[in-house]
Order: sequence, then C-alpha cells, then structure tokens
Amino acid sequence: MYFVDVILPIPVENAFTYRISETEYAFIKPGMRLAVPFGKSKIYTALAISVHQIEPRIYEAKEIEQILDETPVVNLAQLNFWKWMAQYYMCTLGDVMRAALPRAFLLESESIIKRISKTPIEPHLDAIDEDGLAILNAFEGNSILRISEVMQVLNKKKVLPSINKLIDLDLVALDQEIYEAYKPKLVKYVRLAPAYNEEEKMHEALDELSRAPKQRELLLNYFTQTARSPKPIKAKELQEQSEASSAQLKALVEKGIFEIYKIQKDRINYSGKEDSPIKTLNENQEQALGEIKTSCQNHDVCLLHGVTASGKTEVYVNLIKEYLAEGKQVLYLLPEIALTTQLVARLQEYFGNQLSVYHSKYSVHERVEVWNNVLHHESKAQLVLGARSALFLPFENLGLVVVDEEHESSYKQYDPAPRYQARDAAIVLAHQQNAKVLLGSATPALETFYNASIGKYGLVTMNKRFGNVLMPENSIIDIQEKHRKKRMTGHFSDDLLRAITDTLELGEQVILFQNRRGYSPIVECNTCGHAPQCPNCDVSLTYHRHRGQLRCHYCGYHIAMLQKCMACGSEELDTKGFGTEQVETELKELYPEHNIGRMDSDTTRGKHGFEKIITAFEQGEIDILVGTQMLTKGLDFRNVTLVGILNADSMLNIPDFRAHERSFQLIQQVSGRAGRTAKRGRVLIQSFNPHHQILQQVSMNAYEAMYHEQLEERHIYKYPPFCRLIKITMKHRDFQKIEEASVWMGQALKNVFRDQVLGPEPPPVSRIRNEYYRNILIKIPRKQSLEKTKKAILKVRTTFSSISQFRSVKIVLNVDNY
DNA sequence: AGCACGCCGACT
DNA sequence: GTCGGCGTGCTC
Repeated sequence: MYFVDVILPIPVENAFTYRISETEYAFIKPGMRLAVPFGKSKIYTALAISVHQIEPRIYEAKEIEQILDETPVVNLAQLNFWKWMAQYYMCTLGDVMRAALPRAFLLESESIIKRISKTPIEPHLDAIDEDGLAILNAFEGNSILRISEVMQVLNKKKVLPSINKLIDLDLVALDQEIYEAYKPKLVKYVRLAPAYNEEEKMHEALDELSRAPKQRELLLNYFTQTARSPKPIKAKELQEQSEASSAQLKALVEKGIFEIYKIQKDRINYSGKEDSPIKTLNENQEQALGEIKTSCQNHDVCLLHGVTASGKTEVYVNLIKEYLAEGKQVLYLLPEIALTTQLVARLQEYFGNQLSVYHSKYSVHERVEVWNNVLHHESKAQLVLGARSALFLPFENLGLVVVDEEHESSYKQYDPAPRYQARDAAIVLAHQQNAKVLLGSATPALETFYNASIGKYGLVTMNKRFGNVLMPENSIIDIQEKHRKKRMTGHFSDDLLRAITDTLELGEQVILFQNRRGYSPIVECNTCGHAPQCPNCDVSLTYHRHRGQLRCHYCGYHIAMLQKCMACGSEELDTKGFGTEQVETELKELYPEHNIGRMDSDTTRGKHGFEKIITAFEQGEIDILVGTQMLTKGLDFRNVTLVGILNADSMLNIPDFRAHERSFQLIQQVSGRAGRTAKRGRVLIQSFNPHHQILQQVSMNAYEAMYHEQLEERHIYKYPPFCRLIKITMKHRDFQKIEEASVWMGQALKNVFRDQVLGPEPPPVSRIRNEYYRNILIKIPRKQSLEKTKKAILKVRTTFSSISQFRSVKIVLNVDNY
C-alpha cells in the first residue's frame, strides 16, 4: 500500500493523505502537482510533499485523480521557505501555496451535468417535476450544463435536489470538468512534406500549381527562404511575405505539399540589443558600490541610503552584473506600482535576455513561463524583476536580492493570508539560500535604519544627487494665515499659484500632490447636516463627480448622486473635503489654456491606464499633473521643476504610530520628483500647522533628525523596532456578539500578556460589508520569545473557538501588521 | 475555503 | 405543511 501526503490550497492546518499505486509511488516526487478529489464534489490541485507506506488509521484514504507534472514544479528550497512563512505569519501552508503558485498552476474544476442520451424521458414523465423538465429542456443545444447554468435556468440557488432526482432516474449524470488554465503558446511553422523532398517531385508540384499562382508563389517563397537560412519558417511570416491568405496556405497543406508543425514558444521575448555598456559610475556611485561590497563581507543585509536621484539604480545594476557573472540568480524587488515600462526598458538595455519580469499585470501564461524559466535555471531568467509575489519563484541558487524603495508599505500584504512583509521575507529567503540582500531607499523605514545603526545591517550612504544636482528648495506655506488674510483661491495659496504660473511660463512642468486619504469629498446637507452613509459600512459615501455617483470605498456600494437630502428633502447639498478630482477642476478654471492630468486609482484603472498618463506627462502633453501617493514611486520626470503639496496635515493626523514617519517619507519622495536635472527644483508645502516638527525636518531634508526623534517616541510608547506587534482583528455581523467576544478575547489575552495587550478597540471604520470590527494589539518586547508568544495566542484562540456562542466570530491574525 | 447536513421562521 | 435562511462540522 502506497500513499502520498499533499498540501491543498485551502486554509486547513494539516496535510492530507491519498492512496497511490506502486508505479505512482515510484514516480511522484515532492513538489509535483496532483489532482485529487476533495469532499463530495471538488477536485483540487494538491502539492505532493512526501510519499510513504504508512496507512492512515482512522480514515480510508482516497485515490488521487491524476498526476499533473512530469517533474516537480516546486523545489525543496521553496517548501522550506513556505514553512517558515506559514509559521512566522501564523497561517497555513495552504494559504502560502495559494499565494505562491501562479494561478494557472491551480486547476479549475466545476461540477457539470451530462444528459444520458440513451435514456428516454417518456417513461418517467410522471416522476419529473417542473424544475426537472426545465433542466432537461436546457439540454437542447447543450451537451453539458454547469451547475451555475442550471441555477440560472431555474432562477434559484438550491438546484441539487432537482438534479439528484434526475440522476436517480438515470437521465443525467454528474461529472467533474477539470481544465488546466495554462496552455503553452504554440507557434505554427511550415515545412515541406517529406514526399516532396526530391527535386523531381518539387517540379511536379510547381507544375501542378500553375493554375494557382498564389499557392505557387507561397511555395517559391518557401524555397528562397530555406535557401537563405536553415531556420524554421513561421507560417504567419511566409503567408505575409507572399501576400497570401491563410486559405491559400491551407490549400497547400491539404494538397499534401506543406506540413504545419508547432513549436512551444515563450510569450515574453526581448528582441532588442543587449549588453549595452553600463553607464560609467560617477565617483559617489563608485564609492557606494565599493562600500556595499565591503559591507557584504560581514553582513547579510546592507542598506543603501541614497537621496532621491542619487543614481541608486546604476549601483544596483553594477552589483547585479557581478552576481550574474558568478552564475547566481538575482531577484530585484520593487513595489508593484513602481514597476513601470520605464524601468523595465532601462534594465533590458543592460541585461537583455537575462531579465525576466514577474508582475500581477502580466497574464497567467506569462507568469507560468517565468516560473518555469527560473525553475529550469534558464539563462533568460537569471535576473527577475518583480513585485512582492516574485519572492515565491522557484529559486535555488540566489546570490542577491535587491529590495528597492525598501520603506514602501505596499511590501506588506494585508489581505488575504499570508500577511507577509516582502522585505522581511526576502531577508529570510536570502538567508536560507546564503544570498545577500541590498535594501535601497531615500527614506528608509525606521526599523531598517535602526537595524543598520546597531550594526545588524551594513549601511552605505549616498548624499549627493547624480550630477551634483541640488536638492530642491523647500518652503512651507501657512494656509491658516493665508485663509485669514484672504489669500486663498480654492485650495491654492497665492504663493503656490504664483509659483505654478511662473513654472508654466518657463515651459516647465508641475506636480501637485493631494493625499486623498481622510479627505475624500463627501456630500452634506446645508440645512440639516445629514451626510449620506453607506448602508453596509460605517462610512460616509464619497462623491465621484465624473460618474455622478456616491460611492463607498470599502464595499463598492454606489447610488446616483442625490438631488435632495435624504433626511430633510432640502435641495441645498454641498460637497465637503477635497480630493484630486476637485483640485483638477479648480485648476482647469485657473489655467484654462494648460493641460491638466490626474493620476489616482480612478484614472489609472485598466491595464495601461497608469502608463498612458505617465507617457503623456513625460512627453509634455500634460503641464500639471495632480495625483495621490502613486506620484511618489520612483518616477523620473526631467522637466518637472515645481512640486506642490496641497495639504500636508491630512497625512500627519492619521491615527497610527507611523503617521509621522510615513508623512516624512511621502513628502520627501514627492519632493524628489522636482528638479532632477541641472535646474534646482522647488517644493511648496501647504499646511495648517507649518511648525510641525516633521514638516520642518522635511524642509531641511533632515532624515536623521526625524529618525532620532521618532525613535525616541517609539521607545517611550513601546512600538517597533523596540517591540513586535501582532494585531488580532475580529469580525461579526452582530454588534452585541462582537462586543462580548472581543472583550472576552481581550481579557483572555491580558491574563497571559498583561499590559502588553491594547484594546479591544473599534477601528476607525468599524463596520465594513455589514460586519462589525474590533482590533486587539499585542506588543511583544524584543527579548520575549516570539515562538512562545504565538503559541499562547493560538491557545487562546482555540479556547475562544470552543465557546459555542463565539464560534461564528471570524479572527484574523496579522504579524508585524505595520 | 467550500459544501452538505441540519435545525428554525415566512410563504403556498 | 414546504422553502430556504444560515449555524456547524468535515474534508484524506
């Protein structure tokens, strides 16, 4: 008796055991995918982790459905990494598996029903009810029906009883349809049928075709091409060159003269020049590179702290070259949003075909191809540029991981599990493979800089911009005072407007930054003060002018813009707060002769939305670009000399222990967009609170001052890096229940962890999609064992779940939730 | 996660 | 009396 243990892509703790034959036992290796039946009617993709001969005692193991791979698609190093991730981030291996495998590797299976045609309906007519007849009728013109289709036909959800009746009568059968989402892309090639390889036959063929000139031309064209080079000839190319139709080519195939064959082909192919000489580094870059290399000798992780536009990318490129030359794999991580064609093109110039890109915007097929190329150590995937999920690629021989814009909060996955921090996970992954990590940022995360200052990480600093361009000149504008003196036009102070006008007159470009968070435009009644709320969430609806809608950002609920107040019927409705859209509208009135662009999650939707705007701006089609966070991400615009921050306070006032750090990083990054060439840029920051220490520090580019001050606060209030955080989120539809449950949980945790427990507390938005939320935060001192702490938390959770009235409360654990 | 089983309220 | 709501437990 032979068995295989597998993990399934579902959040269950344990592995599952299936029966296999002796041949399968010999064939299956850990890391291969299997299709297995699970539950009554599902087929899942499982991942084999071991084969053995130990028969399970308490249940009868099912047999597997089939083996999906010839060779493993996941290597042992990955399984190791997955285990760490599941353990550290307190989720199941199945959660990690689901996040790690490209979707195309997971089977889609759906129950379908088939009509058994040989069974006549007539004898059973009495036994079939209305629904049964409707289902049978639906088979007209369909050989199979999906359950979802049956649900549509009957217009209800519970369709299985009706189907079961038909199954009992032997009229239909239930089946599983499995389809593998990935199909390799095949390219059609043409060759001469073997029979025509002799010259004699060839002439015969040409004669035969004397009355089909186009077909004859195709053939002749084929001969000229084969004479020129022995390369395979693509069907499409041959057809185009001969200006023939596909029907004409097909005719030749049917006559048995040509044969079509297919070769599997990668979708991603770079066909430009490669190995452009790397730009020679300037003195600062050269020095930084040297220091990094020295630091790598006694540190696993090195932080490159380089001001914006200091030319960090070139330093990375040089370092990467060295690791590639040693035959090592290199992973270059970027925040999703910063992964632009701009950067890809630049890197392709240096690395040509050695570079692969792994990115959620790529199709499922492209992702599989990159995966396979990494798995098989193909030279074209020695260097992978990717967003956080690229961590899961089947590396085996990593030499270096570069984490660019290391401070970016989007490296943390919030939902669903695994809730991992890609920068931290990258360090672990690198450690497991004896690789080095280079973290790069102009505004490092506090924890990272802390680790560097205590000597845990190496630290290399670049404090000059490339070409000795000066840091932009920052000034802070007190809009409280401007309001008092009536010098505001809409959301713009006179100083900012003057600067915009001057910049535009010089033919230069302007970026305006409006952090929308907390400042979405809402609608309020002037008479009674009522603001329309989302019926499912605890938030006001936000006004979207271009669609004439009120929308909820949490659940997607939307209604048409109201004409009258819902509460009192008054028609005097006013929009409060301001977002990018409103700024854009104001600008259009102020500068009607200039082009104004907007970049936020509304305008960048769609596959190329983001790039379209970037390109338009780069090419000078847009004079003023208004945007949110997105603007900060390492974009390199040559002609921007003015950056305006419309309201710096909204970020500073977010209730989060990192609000100050984040604000500093954000403003500093946006400022970095100004004046990246010889001309010094200007940054104007509007604020109601101009003396705020963070704004002062920003205006002086005083990262270290900010660091020391913030670190002090973290120390006093016991936040990272002085302790670790685990956030427990509880959700339930019933307000009363969540109150009781969260208080119980809070108390149970306090019994173990005492004053290290904060909460339970309703989050700022305490109801989403009709579920109430409560948060509990646990602060774990650095010297306390994380292992034991997690065990204790899990124990409390188990006890909690065994209380019947609390069972239905959902619990989310988030380790390092910042 | 998904799905079936099982127990309680609003309809023919 | 049934349909269909969702709480509960299990899946190798």
